[in-house]
Order: sequence, then C-alpha cells, then structure tokens
Amino acid sequence: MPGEQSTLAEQAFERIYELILSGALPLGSEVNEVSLSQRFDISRGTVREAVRRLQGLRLVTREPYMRACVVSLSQKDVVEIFQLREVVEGMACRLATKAMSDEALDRLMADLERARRNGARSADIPGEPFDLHIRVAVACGNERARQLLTEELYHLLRLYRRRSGDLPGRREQAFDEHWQIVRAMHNRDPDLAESLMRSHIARATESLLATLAAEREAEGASAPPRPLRRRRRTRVVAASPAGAGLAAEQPHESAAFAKESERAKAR
Amino acid sequence: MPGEQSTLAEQAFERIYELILSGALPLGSEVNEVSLSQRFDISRGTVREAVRRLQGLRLVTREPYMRACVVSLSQKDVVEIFQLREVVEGMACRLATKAMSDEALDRLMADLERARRNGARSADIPGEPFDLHIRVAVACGNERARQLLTEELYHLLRLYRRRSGDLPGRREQAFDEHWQIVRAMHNRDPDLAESLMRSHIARATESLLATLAAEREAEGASAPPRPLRRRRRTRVVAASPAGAGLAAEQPHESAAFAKESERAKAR
DNA sequence: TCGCGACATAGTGTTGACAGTTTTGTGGCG
DNA sequence: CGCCACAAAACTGTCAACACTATGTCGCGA
Repeated sequence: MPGEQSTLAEQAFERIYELILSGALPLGSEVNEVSLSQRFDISRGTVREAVRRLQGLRLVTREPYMRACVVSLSQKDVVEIFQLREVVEGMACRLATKAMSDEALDRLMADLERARRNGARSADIPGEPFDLHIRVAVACGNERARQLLTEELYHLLRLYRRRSGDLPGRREQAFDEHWQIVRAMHNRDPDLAESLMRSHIARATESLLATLAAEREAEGASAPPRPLRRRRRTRVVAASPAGAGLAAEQPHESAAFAKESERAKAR
Repeated sequence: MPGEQSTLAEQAFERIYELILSGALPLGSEVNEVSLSQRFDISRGTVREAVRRLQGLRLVTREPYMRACVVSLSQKDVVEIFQLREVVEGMACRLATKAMSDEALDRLMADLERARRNGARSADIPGEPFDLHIRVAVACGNERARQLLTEELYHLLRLYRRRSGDLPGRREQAFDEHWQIVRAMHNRDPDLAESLMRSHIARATESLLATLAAEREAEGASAPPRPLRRRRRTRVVAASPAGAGLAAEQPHESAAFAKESERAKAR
C-alpha cells in the first residue's frame, strides 16, 4: 500500500507544504517533527527529510538544536519579494511576448475578457481561475523563472495575502493595467509589455504597503512588541486521540487537520 | 568532539557542496549515499539529509528509487540563468546605487581601479578577489536577491565556467563596461546603472554562447549523442580501504578526495 | 545467436532506538 | 517575593538494521 507512485517522504513534503499554504501551519509557528510524524503516521526520520527539503526552499528556518519554524514574513521580506517580482515578471512578460503563438495570445485575451465579465473578484488574487501573472510566468519559456515566480515567490505572497485585503478601487485599476499589458503583448511589443508589467507590480507594491500601513494604524498599540517567538504552551499540538481538542486559539483556520488523525495508533 | 558548532549534517552539506563546486563531483555524476557516508565517516542517514538539502537548492536531481545526480547544465539552462541574472543584477545595481554610502562607492571605485592594475585576470571571473557582481549583489540591500545571485545562480555558473574560456578581447571590454557601471553608480544615476548592467550581462551572454558554439564546432562529431546517463561500471567508487585505488578514469580532477579517507574504519 | 526471464547485487526508502541539547518546571536561598 | 541552581521533559541529532526497488548477470529455450 505505498500510496500511488512516490515515496513517503515526497508525500510528507507535499502535505506539509499544503499545510503551510492553507494556513493550517501559521507563519512563524513551530514545526514539530514528532507531532507531524504522528499525524501522518510515518516515521520521524521521514518527516525529517521532508522538513529538510522545505528548509532548502526556505519555507522553514532552522538552527542546530532549535525547533524548526515556518518562515514569518516581515515587511522587509515582502518588499524584497515584490522588488524581485517586478523585474523577473517584467522579463517573463517580455519573453512571453516573443515566445507565445498568435493563438495563445488570442486565448489569453479572451480569458482575460471572460474573467472581467465573470466578476470583479479575480483581478489580482493569486489562485483564482484566471491569473495573468501565472499565465505569463508559464508562457515565458524560462523554466527557472517560472519556478521562481510560481513556486517560490508567489506562494509566499499567497500566504501573506490571506490576512490583508486590497485597497478599494485597486481592483479595477489592476484590471485596466492587465488589459494594457495583454494588449502590448498582443501587439508584439516586448519592451512595452515588460515596462507595463513592471509598473503594474510597482503600483501593486505601493498599494500593499499602504494597506499594511493602514492596518498598522488601525491596530494601534494593541500589541506593539509582538510576542512572536517565546510563546508558552501554545504550540500546535498533535490532535488528541479523540480528534476533538484542536488548538484553535490561533486567528487562522486550522481546518483540514482533524480528518488526518483518524487512526487509533494501534501499535 | 562535535566539531565546531554545527551539526554533522550541516558539515556534510558544506563538504558535498565544496566537492561539487571544486569539480571533484563532476556535473551529471551520480551521488552515492553510502560512498559519501564512508568517505566522511558518518552515518548514511546524515549524508542523506545533506543530499536532500542539495536537492532543495536544485544542485542535485533525484527521482524515487534512482541514484541522485549532480545537475548537468544544458545550454538552455545557462541561457535561462543569464536571462535571470540580467534583470536581477540590473535591479541590484539600481538599488545599490541608491543604497550605498559615498564612502562605499569611493571604495568600490578604488578597488576596481586597483584590480585593473593588478592584472587583467580578474575582469569577470567569479571567485576572484574583486568581483563587481558580488559586490553589487551584497550592497543592494535586498537579501533575497543577494542570495539568489551569489548562492544559487553564480555558483552554478562557476561550475560551468570551469570548462570554457573566454573569447579573446572580451576581458578588456568587460573591464570597460564595469568602469562605466561604477561611474554611473558614483554619479547616483540608478536607471543608467541598471541599464548598463543589463547590457553588460547581455553582452556576456552572447560572448558565452559564441564560445560554446565555437567549442561545439571544434569538437565536431566526436561524441554527438552524448553518452551521459546509462554508463556502465564507471561510477565514482568509495575509495577502497587502502585509500589508493581512486576511480580516476574521469576527465575531471578527482583530487581533494584521497585525504578524506584516512581512517581505518575501526569499529 | 538472440531474446527473455529468474537470480544476485547494489543502492535507496523507512524505521526504531539511543545520545546530546535546549527548554521547562521546581525547590531552596537570599 | 524574586532569583538562581538543579532535575525532568521535550525535542533534535545520529546511527545501525531492515525492507523495497532497480539494474546487471546468467542460464534457458527458440
């Protein structure tokens, strides 16, 4: 019963990855090897291997005898990621403009138009059915850039976005910018497309920073020293055998957890 | 006797990394866990952990029950890396132009001038005492970009560069371009600096591609199908207990190996 | 002679146990 | 009442053994 085709460690890697993306493992939370091994009902060494791969992807940080932690993005991190995205997605846009077929460009345009009609919810929200940024990254032909954008940077931003809405009006503006970008691509103007994409992301950066500033303002001095780290007895527990008492005192949704531990630990 | 301060797995990671960078583990060669564990005189599980981290950095590729392999860069890979470098280093140059202090810029200029006098060998060769690209990446202030440039992309190129000289005359041209870049930075012209850096790398890309094409031409049809993979009985063996019979049939330098296995396995 | 299937072998996947380190809880002392 | 030393707990680091898979080899039959 070896699952499908991959190794246990591979599956564990995927599952932990999903746990982090879904917010079940909150940013900055501790990653406990034994807890995870019990949850997945596999050996600790196997979990260990998966965690080391996460470490390689810089999704968890670790130092010798300390507990591993999910990365917690500071504002500086977010700015750095957006700076990177700005130039790399600009490049991807330029390359895609040169690489895409006429049919693919027509399809892209049609999909963008359809998305606009289908509702205003899918302008610049990662993971939505139509996501221009993903489409461009995939189409650019540079596999390394695609991986960087869609697997290393974008997911981190998804993580971050969960807890920060958009500025009002930004959505419509983003749509407009998307439209201009796609039109430049369709006109086979690589330099313009790159330039527009860069401007687009730069504006999104400013919007996000404004949102964050407003948030910080609103929260006021509720918890300025930020008790991150050094927290007592609040670590993500391994779901007591009954599967009931989940640690739900976090402001994140810890669903998708309970169903994982329905085994009686008969050993 | 726990070494200095880090874990065994950490040290193993570093050592394997060095092995790959030094060419002792040639590109595309197989990475044998037991062989390495015997060489380092540590457990296989520990080596395994290190290899998984290398995998996370995409320096080795692996599929379920197959042997792990050091990446072998195709020409497409190199082009992709240079495309990425072009925009990311351009960004780094722009940010550094804005972030560096006057003193740091003066020092940078002085070092460049000194490097020019000290010999023509250090124009654009990674790892040399003065390396403008590293200096810019470090000074740009974007930690993520620095890591991408100096630890993920640059080392791969070092790997590749080992076996490809430069085009004649390229070195002087590179020096000139470096000089222009630094002058733009010194004049606090971020956009010009970014543009110059991008052009510089684009030119370097063309130079490298020309070199590769010439090489390919010179080799002719010596080994067109490229027997990489599926080679018989030639794998890097684990140094017989006497420490003598090293597998030296590879056209790469396998030095720095012998000295690692002087322990009698007294156990 | 060539194809093909069983066997042997090398290497990876997984596990449980033991050792070392950090954190936490507790009790005595100033 | 606060603080420091000490001990227990919790967790990570390391290892050796066992299970599983892939690959090369050898013998068989057509």
